[in-house]
Amino acid sequence: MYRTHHCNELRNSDAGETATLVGWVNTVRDHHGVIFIDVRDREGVTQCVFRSEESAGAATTSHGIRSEDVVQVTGRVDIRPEIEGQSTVNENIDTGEIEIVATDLKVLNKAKVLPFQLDKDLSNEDLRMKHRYLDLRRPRMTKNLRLRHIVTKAVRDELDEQGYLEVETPILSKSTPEGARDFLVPSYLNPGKFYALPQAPQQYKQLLMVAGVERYFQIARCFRDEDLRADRQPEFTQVDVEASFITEEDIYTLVESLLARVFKAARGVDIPVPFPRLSHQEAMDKYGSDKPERRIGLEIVDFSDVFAASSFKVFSGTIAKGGAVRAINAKGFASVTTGQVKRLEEVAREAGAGGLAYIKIENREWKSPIVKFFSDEEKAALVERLGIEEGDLVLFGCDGWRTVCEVLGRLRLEVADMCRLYQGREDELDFLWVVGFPLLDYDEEEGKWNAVHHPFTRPHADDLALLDDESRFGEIRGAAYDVVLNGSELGGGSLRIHESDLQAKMFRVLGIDDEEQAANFGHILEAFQYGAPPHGGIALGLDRLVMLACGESSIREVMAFPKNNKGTDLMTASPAEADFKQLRELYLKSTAQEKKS
RNA sequence: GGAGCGGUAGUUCAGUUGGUUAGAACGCCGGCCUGUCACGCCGGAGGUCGCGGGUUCGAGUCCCGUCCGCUCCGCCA
Repeated sequence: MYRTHHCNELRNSDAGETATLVGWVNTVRDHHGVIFIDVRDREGVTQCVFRSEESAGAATTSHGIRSEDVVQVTGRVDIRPEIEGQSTVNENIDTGEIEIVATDLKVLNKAKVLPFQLDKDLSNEDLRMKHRYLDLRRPRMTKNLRLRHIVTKAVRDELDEQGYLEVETPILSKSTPEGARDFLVPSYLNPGKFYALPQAPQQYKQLLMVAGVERYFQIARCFRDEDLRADRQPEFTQVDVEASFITEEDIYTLVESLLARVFKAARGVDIPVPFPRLSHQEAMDKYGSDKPERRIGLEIVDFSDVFAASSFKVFSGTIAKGGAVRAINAKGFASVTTGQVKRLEEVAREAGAGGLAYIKIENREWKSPIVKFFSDEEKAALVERLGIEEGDLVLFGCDGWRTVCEVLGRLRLEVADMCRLYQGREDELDFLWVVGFPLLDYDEEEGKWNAVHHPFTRPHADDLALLDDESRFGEIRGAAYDVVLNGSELGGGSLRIHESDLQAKMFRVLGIDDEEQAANFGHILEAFQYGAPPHGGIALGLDRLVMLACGESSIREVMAFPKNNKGTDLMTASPAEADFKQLRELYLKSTAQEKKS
């Protein structure tokens, strides 16, 4: 037996007992004659004291003992003494009232000097990733891994209690013709052919509904060979859920209780349910985003009616062409610097704007090159709708509806950043549903309609007839919904098509002809002919969920072994060139196959 | 594919208008210390200033290129 207790277990009531601890040397404090060694395991830290008179068999000098050595300490549990009237209790650690008076010390394994200190912040990502196994020893990382476990367990418990069955679907699966780039895996047994790693278990889970599983979930690893971001990794985990005979309302309720349970378990907070709902239209109109960050205010206000006949031709001209003029009021931000204005203009241009019109309200004066074109009525409308006061900064968007939304949507986030509007609100949790997404989206470049969500999304029941009229495709709403937390998409789902003929019709709308349908989706179209139940579901990004629960700003901080910006693992140096023998074997097998045929 | 920020001791960072021998803290090594807990005190070692080129009497500092890390845009049905 290695140990009798872990390092966060012993308390006053254990005084007098003999205990053995194992762990890593956290710190050594050698006072010549009395030595303190803090032993750390994943649960915590316990102070072990070596006194010359009692610990002769253990250690009389700290020579040869170094931080991160793996040790086993045996001794008597003592309540910490008073020394010359001074308490020696350490209130910073849970075991601070006791100590082990050591009688035996075994070094189970030595440690070299670490490449970095575990008790200091480390910004060298390269070094962290090369020695991730050491990085993970740091308390912050240990806490994050534990919190991830707690979140995952809460998810499993909740779904289990609600009758959901955890089913595994294949990792070696088939390439999805649309969507993100797939990772390909060659098959030796099938020369010249490739598996693809799944981007999501979408088709499998729908087939499980046809199989009569009724309620399925999976903590599913998904893969996409695309560029990375702070919240995007080539492999990531989704809480994948699908159920038969279920309505949108059922799914909202399920996800709300799931998230409530997760945040109760992870952070001990009660989040208010049900979540508010916003239509996609409303989200775009007010926040310029389909994943609105609402904590910062700065709502977008429409002025298209006000400026329709304005003598400022840039505004009235755009409105005449069917565009929109909208604005946000950055309260108290007239103090914006030239550099910040430049930055805001850049953000606006990146989002598609031709430029950025703004008004500074300073010294009771409206400072802006465009104000001279405004009538008194137009100014009055601005004051009234935006609540303009001394010291404010008004930013305009003027373009087609979609561009205006996107421009102002980006600007409000940038302004919030500049004004530190998040400060003191980091702990607020603003959950909401965005519902009623459009089903289809016209791709100008390719000249065809694309699925906003995916081709299996069910059109809104009232809009089914519009599928026969291409001129109205853009009006069709999907029975789709996203759950959003603090401006970040936590997950999305939809009711699905379960009728073979409707699914085939949808494929045709998306420009997938009969031949391609048969080749890539034949199994699904056939399955739907054998009694497919109505069904729907959702997928939640587990990494993002854990990230937000941990208060981290990158999902890398909540994954044990993440990839870097370039998608490589610096520790194992993967991906790597394939061994020549492996490649040769695949090549020979596939050329042999070709010769036969 | 594009843009921005960064790269100086093992680590975190400082380094002035280009100017003597590139500094601090922590860590490391040696010594002292019987109640510390970020122990303390004394001493010491440790640098291809990411790499290559250029400008200059002289480059950590300026210019060009390149590599690496991070962030964002494109991309991610």
